Parts: sequence; structure tokens; C-alpha cells
Amino acid sequence: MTRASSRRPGPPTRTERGIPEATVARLPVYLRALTALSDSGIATASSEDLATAAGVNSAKLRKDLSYLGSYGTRGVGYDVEYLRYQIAREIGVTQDWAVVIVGIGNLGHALANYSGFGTRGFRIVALLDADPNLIGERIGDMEVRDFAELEDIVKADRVSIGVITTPAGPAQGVCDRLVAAGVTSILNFAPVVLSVPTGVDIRKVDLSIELQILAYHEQRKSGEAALPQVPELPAMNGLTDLPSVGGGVGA
Amino acid sequence: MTRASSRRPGPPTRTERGIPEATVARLPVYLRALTALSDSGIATASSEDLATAAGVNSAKLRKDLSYLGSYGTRGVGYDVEYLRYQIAREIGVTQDWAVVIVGIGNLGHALANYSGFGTRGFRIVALLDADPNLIGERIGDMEVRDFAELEDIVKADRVSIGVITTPAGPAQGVCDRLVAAGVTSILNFAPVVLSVPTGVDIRKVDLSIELQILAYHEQRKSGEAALPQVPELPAMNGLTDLPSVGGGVGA
DNA sequence: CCGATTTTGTTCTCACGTTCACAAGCTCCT
DNA sequence: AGGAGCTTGTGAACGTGAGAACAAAATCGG
Repeated sequence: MTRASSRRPGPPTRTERGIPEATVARLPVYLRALTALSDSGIATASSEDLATAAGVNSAKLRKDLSYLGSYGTRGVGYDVEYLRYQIAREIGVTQDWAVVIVGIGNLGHALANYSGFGTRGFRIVALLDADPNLIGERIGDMEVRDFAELEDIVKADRVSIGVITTPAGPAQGVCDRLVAAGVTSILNFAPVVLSVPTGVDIRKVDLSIELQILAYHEQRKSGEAALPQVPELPAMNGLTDLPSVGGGVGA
Repeated sequence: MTRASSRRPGPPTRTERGIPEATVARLPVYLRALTALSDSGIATASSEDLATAAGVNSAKLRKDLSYLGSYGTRGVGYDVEYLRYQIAREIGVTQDWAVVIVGIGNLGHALANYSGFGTRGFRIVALLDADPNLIGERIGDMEVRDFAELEDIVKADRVSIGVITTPAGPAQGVCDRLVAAGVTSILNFAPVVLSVPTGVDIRKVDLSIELQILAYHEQRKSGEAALPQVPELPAMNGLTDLPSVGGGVGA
């Protein structure tokens, strides 16, 4: 098991019909921008308009869209509804995907209530937890069920996407169970690196990593001139007062 | 303030002392891996060990670390505690960063309770919301305060990082207020593209985008042979639930 | 019907990121 | 002390992504 990562059979990274991964990651953004335009009653938009709404530059947007086909009209722009449907179809959200959420703590709770979740394309079919105290609790119009029922639920509802919102500890175990039950896409909120067999896609959302990236840049801003000369080789003996980072290190 | 000093002076993307953005994004992962090893009582680790723990390959890890300096010992590996401190210092989490969370809905609630948040390096100094019904509510050892107090809080606690967990609507307004108050790094959970002036860093976490990316790959898996020939110009009549798709642009 | 105008789709070039492969350097054993 | 065996740090090759620039195609006005 744990047979290497997921995507990399022989050739490099290239989706079957050739849509680059970077583009795939932006399609949902375009989809949202188009929905917003549509809601504003706008029927046609140029690549420039769309790019602004999506927060990218227009050349990139045009190139991204060109991977899907030629859905625009030169001299005019894109028909908002039409393009929206094409992107939705390409992503696969014209159908509904069944989702289970495992781990109903604070975050699991929040996600279960998150309306924008089922905006379109996704349907939460079960909230699971192993804690007997939580089982049976109602959240919105759903009830927390026993994690032991996982296999039945996955089979019954053809669940292909699992969301892990457990603490770090049980995450790998939960992940293994999900995969064994037949789930082939996992969204992981637990702060651990999960390993999955080939063929299973996994994406990670990690709050503290995001904050740390911000901190890095923040530090650069404030200390622009204060830390150009980094102590390349600080005395190793100074490490004794580093029982735990942040313990006695703080400025 | 807001001295247009962030990233993009003249040359392309290149952090002042030259750490590539992709590497910066992985440093927190290494930091976590090192902490885990440290907690297991492991004092020394090779690049191979670390890479496994962090879920990357060893060559990449070594190159990433080489940007920070030569902190390893050939033939031996890396001293876990030493390297951990070096990375923590580089990221900037040896000091504590003050953080405010704006928007105490489901997600804001969850984040406020998220212990791993203040794991180290970050300190939530205020939970803010504009809803009078929420103000005064206690969450953990904190109390929800009026968003109007933002400026005072930012000044008093030297807040440099703001987390936006409001709905999409008010997000840009909140963002502008944060920036005006002096916040220079923003983590946005609202499903909108925020615009900020130069010098302010912004990162986005978007649940539905992540799910959609998974859906895209999922679709490719199930239909491996079912949809190789994509209807470049599908018959527009099959789209009953798409009121005005393709006014006249379609086939 | 033709030319001016607009905007897409695409080509080309350059920068960035990843991986390979190996020399440099350290430790340990004989 | 010297050589064998590891493991790091890095130079070079390769692949991917971004942006500029332009040719192709559509509309509109005369």
C-alpha cells in the first residue's frame, strides 16, 4: 500500500486531453466570476472584463480558455451563460458529487453548515464521527452518524469525495478507511501529510501553513534592513536554550 | 506605510535575499515535519527521512534548504532541533504575530477555537463582527467585539495579520478597513477576489474551489473512456435548466 | 460590398520550478 | 592515518507556466 503518489504514470504532468494543472486550478475562479456577471444581468463579457473579475490578466485568461475550445467570438467577447456552462461541464459540476465529512469538531460543524458548499455540484450525504457523544446530534437538516457506517454510505450514495476534518492523529487512519471504502478524492484539513495509493487524488487546506507564509513576508517587510545579514552559522551551543521554539526564543 | 515594498519592484518574482516563493510555501511543511520528529525523540535526520515526513522528494528538500544556508552535515544529515530553529527563524515564527479575525460566523467560530492556531507564532488578539447580536458573546477565553473598534485594536496590539471570514458581500469593505487600519497581511476565506494596494500580501483559502478541482479529476477518472471526445459544440437544446444559454453564439 | 475596429486564439520567448547526477565533505572502521 | 561509505549541496538539463505580441475572424458603418 501507499504505493507512491498519485499522478505520474509515465509522461510528465499532463491531463489526458491536455489541460495544464495550473489552468484547472483557475477554472473554478472563472466559473465564479461568470456566475457573478450573470447575476448582474450581464450577457456578454470580453476577456478583459472577465480577467478583471477573476483577478488575473487577460492574456492568461484567454490562454486558459483556449484549452477548453473556442468558445468566444472575435471582436465581441464571450457569451456569459454559454461560457459558464462550458466551464461547469469541463469541471464536472453540471452533475452532483456526493460528499462525506469525517470529523465533526469545530471545523466539521462549520463546513456542514456552510451553505455555499452545496452551491452547486456537491451534495453532503453524511456527517461522520467516531465519538459516541456526537452521534445523533443534528446539524442543519442532517444528523451525525457513526463512522462505522462509512462503507455502507459510500456504497449506497456512490460517494467519491471525502473531507477529513479530524485532528492530526486519526487522519491517516480515516483516510485509509475512506480509500478502502472506494472514495477516490480527498480534501484534507488535518495538519498532516497523508499518503494515498495511486489513483486517489488528495488536496490539502492548512490554515497554519497559510499564516506562516504570510508571516514570512511580513517579517521581510518590517525588517527590510534589519536582517540582511543572517547568522549563517550561529553557535550550536546556543541551542540549549531552545527547549521548544518560541519558549525562550522570543525577541 | 504601505511602501510598495512587497514584491515586484523591477525584476520578476524574487524574494529579497532570493528564496523562491515555491520554497517559502514548503518551509512550514518542513517545520511541522521537524517538530514531529523532534517530538518522537529523533535528534538527527537525513534529507531522505525529512522528505518522506514532509511528503516531497529529497532532492527538492535539499535544494529548498540550501536557500537558507548550509545547515546540514555531509555524511550525517540534519540536526533536528537546530534545523527546526533555523527554519522557524527564517519564517518568522520565533516571534508572535498578532492576528484579528473578522466575521464570527460558523467558520470564524471554528477558527477562534482552533487550538493549533496559536500553536506557536500567532496570537489571536480580537474577534470582530458588526452584528450587534454577536458582540459580547464569549468564545473560549475571548469575547466578540465590535468591528468599529478595529482601528484601536490594530494600533494597540500592533496587528499585522487579518483573517476575513465574512460572507462574500462585506469582504472587500472589511478588507479595505483592515488595510486602512494598518494591517499588511490578509488571509481571506470569503469566496471573492479581493483587491489590495501594493505592499499588502493576501492569500486565499477557498473550499469550493478545492472541491471543484477534485471534481475535475474525479470526472476524468470515472469517464476515462466515456468522454474522450468532448462535444465541442454540444446541442444547446439539452440544457433545459440553463435559461438563456448561448443567445445566438452556439452552433 | 469593403474597410475600420475590436477582440479572440495562438505563437514565441523568457522565467520559474523540478529532477537528476555528481563532486565535496564528513564519519567511521581498520 | 587512510580509505570506504554516506549524505549534503549544487550545477545542469528538462518541463511547465506567464506574458507580450500579433494574425485571424467577427461586427459595424459607409
